[in-house]
Amino acid sequence: MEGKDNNKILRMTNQRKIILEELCKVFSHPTANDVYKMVRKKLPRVSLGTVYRNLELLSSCNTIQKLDFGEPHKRFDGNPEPHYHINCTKCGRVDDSPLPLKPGLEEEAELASGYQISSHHISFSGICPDCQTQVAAN
Amino acid sequence: MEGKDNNKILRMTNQRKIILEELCKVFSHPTANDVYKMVRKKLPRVSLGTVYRNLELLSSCNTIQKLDFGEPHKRFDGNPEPHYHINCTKCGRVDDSPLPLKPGLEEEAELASGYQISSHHISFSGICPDCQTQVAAN
DNA sequence: GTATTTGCAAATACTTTGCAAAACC
DNA sequence: GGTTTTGCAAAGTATTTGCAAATAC
Repeated sequence: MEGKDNNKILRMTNQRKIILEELCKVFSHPTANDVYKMVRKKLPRVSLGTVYRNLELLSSCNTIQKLDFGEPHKRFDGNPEPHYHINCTKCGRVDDSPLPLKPGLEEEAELASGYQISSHHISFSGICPDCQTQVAAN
Repeated sequence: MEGKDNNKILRMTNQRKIILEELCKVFSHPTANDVYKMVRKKLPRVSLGTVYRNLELLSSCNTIQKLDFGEPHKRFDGNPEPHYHINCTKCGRVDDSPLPLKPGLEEEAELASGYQISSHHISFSGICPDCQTQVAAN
């Protein structure tokens, strides 16, 4: 369930480097296919399979994060630090939530549940500032 | 993004009733395929497509909840009330979190982000009590 | 030199959909 | 009776995988 194959030596190939660079440049939490399109501008012959394999590998060694918002596709975040997210139900956009982490929640949940908690995540849904002004304009 | 086709009249078919009954009986947050297996014991000729269609329909009118834990398949919860979840990284089991709701978080996030927040969810990951004793036994 | 990584294409896993027949109100 | 729903099978979408050639260290 956590990182696997951590014993395998990771080589820094050009593909892997550019996938990581491109992902870290943006704050839009792109899907694998979005990353593929970004990387193809630098490496036209890269394959979608390579992008998937590298995003998976990089997230399993905690260099990036794999996110899930109930959409059919996963999203990726170049920032490996835990933080919360917020997504717009109108346009689908995903932003970082400016809320600070609530580490106390884990202790509270651990006591109440008997689980040994290792992580938690909070996601908010709502309407983003841009979509709010659009609705007002209609 | 929210319930759709709310104008359509919903008929209470035998299939729909049994799907809902079976889902409400359990607290295991089953996948569509799990529900299919449960329902087939009562209705051997039911189809997987019907199960998917009804789970989708019932969740879009907030009779049940559709959940997502980053696994390749969605899970369903017969309890439509908002509550948090906790999942075991060893055995994959999903439980309700006994933590009370934190409605203050939404206001905090709304002020900080400029989003008009409509909902939030917290999920915890860790090792469940059963798996903890198993690890100790090894 | 040798193990990892790549590109390609085929396979997989889960879910959705088209359609004619059946069921509901 | 007219619309919704079903079972079936086929299609769709996102992702993963097998393999021989290429690459990194």
